[in-house]
Amino acid sequence: MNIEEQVELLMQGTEYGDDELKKSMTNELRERLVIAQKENRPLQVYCGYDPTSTDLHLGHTITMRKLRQFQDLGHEVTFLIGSYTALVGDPSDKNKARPILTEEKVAENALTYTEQAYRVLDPNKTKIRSNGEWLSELSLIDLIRLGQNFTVQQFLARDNFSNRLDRGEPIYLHETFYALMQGYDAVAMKTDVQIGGSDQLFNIIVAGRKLQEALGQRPLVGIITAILPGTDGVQRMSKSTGNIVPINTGANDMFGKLMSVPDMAMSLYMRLVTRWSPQEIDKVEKDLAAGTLHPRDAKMKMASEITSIFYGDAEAKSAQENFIKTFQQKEIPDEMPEYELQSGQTIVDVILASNLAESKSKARSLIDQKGVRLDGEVLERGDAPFPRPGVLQVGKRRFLRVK
RNA sequence: GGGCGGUUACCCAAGUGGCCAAAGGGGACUGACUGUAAAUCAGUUGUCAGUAGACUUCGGAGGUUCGAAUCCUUCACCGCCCA
Repeated sequence: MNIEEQVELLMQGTEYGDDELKKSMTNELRERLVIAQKENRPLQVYCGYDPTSTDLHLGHTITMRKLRQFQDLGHEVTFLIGSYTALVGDPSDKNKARPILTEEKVAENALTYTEQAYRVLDPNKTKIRSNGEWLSELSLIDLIRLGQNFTVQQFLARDNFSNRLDRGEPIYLHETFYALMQGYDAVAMKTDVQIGGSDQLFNIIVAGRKLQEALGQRPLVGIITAILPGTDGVQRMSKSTGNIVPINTGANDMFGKLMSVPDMAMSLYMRLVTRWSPQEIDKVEKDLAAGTLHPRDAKMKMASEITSIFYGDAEAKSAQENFIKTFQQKEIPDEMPEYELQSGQTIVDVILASNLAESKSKARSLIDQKGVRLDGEVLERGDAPFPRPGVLQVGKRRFLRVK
């Protein structure tokens, strides 16, 4: 791949919120690649992760995909665990106070985190480090010196601080340290390229670069990835919004969730999650625009690609077949939970006992709404005894084999 | 430290003694239409009960009253202003 193609791939799916910034980062990336080639050395690339949760979803994998692209181009990638920064809590995405994690918990989370990350990254080419290595060595005077490179105004200019100031919400002093700590990570690792989501723009572009410059290093190139919307297609994918596609969810479920993503969001999913090149994505979008490719088929291709990243080709293929059978040909899926019918149970009882509804009232209203079928036949009365064994369907996608 | 205001169901938010299981919006769910897309239309959204019936809920505890989300006391948490 020539340098121009590399730049195009590496800048795919980035979002700086400012064209000038994007342009200058693109140029710096190009220069940096040229220098590395001349000096015959790999670029030092990293992305930091605060191991605060263990359930990763597709949103978490965006920066990992980007790291992987660098790996594939022969650069040196560090998966940095924010063991120390996790103790502070990043104010960037703060909407509620985070529990302070214990060191053991951080270590434990980090382990499951990397396990899942290795489905995207190349384990043999990934360096794992922890920022406690250098941050724990800093003294108060060191911290003060770092602080001398910044003004309060710079922090207040940042959106999430100024918004909170306007709204009268508290900004804790220690939150300003977070950016310094992260900036120092970049220095400690002599970073060429740092990757992060758009909520990390300030920490990367302002804090990291400025500190490196102040300490005599060449400022890093920031790769700021766009935000992946969740299954609702609008809001950022996050657990609290309830719109996530978890990684550990099974091939069938992942495929199904991806198919339910609105068309609007497809472009971002292709750019941020798939292994596809800019050229391949271009072609899909051109075919869509020209009407030679049905959006449903494009999405299926996308769902299949993404499922295969995490579960392999074979499982992705069977997930797709399963999907077509169940939802396009309206056949009964191959696999579903089973339930042993007890004598004397009514329809409502069965729905409740098998967790297809959370209360009798809910179960009743589902039946009233003609949302409950047995072998395709709508059941009208919830208080009637369960008629016979068969496949019970509640709503569109919940199935139960009643024996 | 002083003065003031807030805490309502998944979220936002109305409601200031009976007509309140609690307006409205969002979300979610179901049905129709579809491509498990979007948009649109109709409905459901405290629990229990074979319908109009009962029970539990409006930050926590206690009280006034025939009757409270609404009044009083107290505790907790949050915010604003002044210092």
